[in-house]
Amino acid sequence: MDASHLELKNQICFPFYSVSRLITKAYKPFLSKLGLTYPQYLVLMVLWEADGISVNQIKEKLLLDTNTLSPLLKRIEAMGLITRLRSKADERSVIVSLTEEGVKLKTKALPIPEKMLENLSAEGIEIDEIAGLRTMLNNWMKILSKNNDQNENK
Amino acid sequence: MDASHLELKNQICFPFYSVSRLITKAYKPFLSKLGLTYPQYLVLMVLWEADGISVNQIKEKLLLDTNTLSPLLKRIEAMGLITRLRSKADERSVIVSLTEEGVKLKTKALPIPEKMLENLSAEGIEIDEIAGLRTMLNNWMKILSKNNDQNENK
DNA sequence: TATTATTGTATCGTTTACGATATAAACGTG
DNA sequence: CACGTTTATATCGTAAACGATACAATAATA
Repeated sequence: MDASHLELKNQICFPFYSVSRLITKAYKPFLSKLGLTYPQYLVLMVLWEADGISVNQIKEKLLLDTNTLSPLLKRIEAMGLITRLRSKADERSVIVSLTEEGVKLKTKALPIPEKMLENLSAEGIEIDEIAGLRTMLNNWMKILSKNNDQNENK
Repeated sequence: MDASHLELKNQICFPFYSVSRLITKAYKPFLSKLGLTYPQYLVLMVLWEADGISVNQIKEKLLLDTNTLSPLLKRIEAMGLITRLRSKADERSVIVSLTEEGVKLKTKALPIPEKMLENLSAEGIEIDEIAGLRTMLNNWMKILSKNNDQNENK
C-alpha cells in the first residue's frame, strides 16, 4: 500500500473542504451587510425562486436535513424575513413563506453573484474555468446525492 | 440586474458547499470504523506526514484557525492519539506529536483513499476528472488562501 | 375499520467553524 | 533595559451539520 495516497496534496476531499470554506468566507463581506450567514442566504435564494414551499422541498433543494433546517428556519423567522405555518392540506407539512421584508431583501442581494465573479476573476481565476466547474460539480452533486438517498432509505 | 444569477443552479458556491458535505459523508463509514471524524482525520494525515510539528504549522497546512484547532486537538489528545507539549525553544509554541497508538492508526487508514476512489468511480465519476479537478482545486486553494492571509494581516 | 408503516418536523447532544477577545512569551526599538 | 508590538495559543459565544430519537399526521394494509 502506497503511503503517498495519505498525503494531503493527493486527497480529493481536502481541496473541496478548503475551497468550500474559502468561498463561503469570500461571501462574508457581502452577506454581513444584509445580516445573513451563508446557509441563511441559501434558504432565501430558494424562497426567492419558489416562495411558499414546504420544509421538505427546501430540504431537497439544499440537500440539508430537517435537523439542520428547523433551527436555521427558526432563526430566519426570528429576523422577520419568513413565516412558518402548518399546511392545512397536510398538517405534517410546514409551509415557509417570505415576509414583505424577506421579499425586499432580494433587491439588495441581486448584485452579489456578479460581484463574487468579479472578485474571483480579479484574483486570477478564469471565468471559463468557473463555468466548466459548475457543470462538473452539479453532475457530482446529482451522483453523490442519489447515493445519499439510498443510504437514507435503508 | 438579471435575477437568474440568484438561482441556485447558477451559483458556484452552492455546488462546492454541497459536494464538500457529500464527500465528507462518503468518508464516514470508513472513518467511523477508526473512531474519527473528518477534521480529526485531516489532522492525523498531517501528522503522519510530518510528526512533531507546532499547532501553527498544522494551522497553515489545513487553513484552519487556532480557535478551531485547539479544541479539535484536545479531543484527539483525549483519545490518546497525540500529545501536546510546550516547545522549550519557544514557550509560546505547542508541539503536537503522535503517540504509539496514533502511529499505529496509520496502517488502518492506508486503504481509505483508494477505497474512496473506487467508490467514486463505481458511482460513475471518471478517475481522470478527479485528477483534473484536484489540480484545479489546489490552484484555487492557493489563490483564495493568499487573499485570506491579506485579510488577516490588516 | 383497527393496526401498522411511513412521512414531515422537531429536539437533543456532540463536533465543527469562526469572530472577538484574552494572555503569556518573544521581539524590536529607542 | 524598559516598553510597545507581534506571535502562538486558548477561551467564549453563536451558528451550522448531523446522528439518534421522538411524535403527530397521513397512508397502507390486513
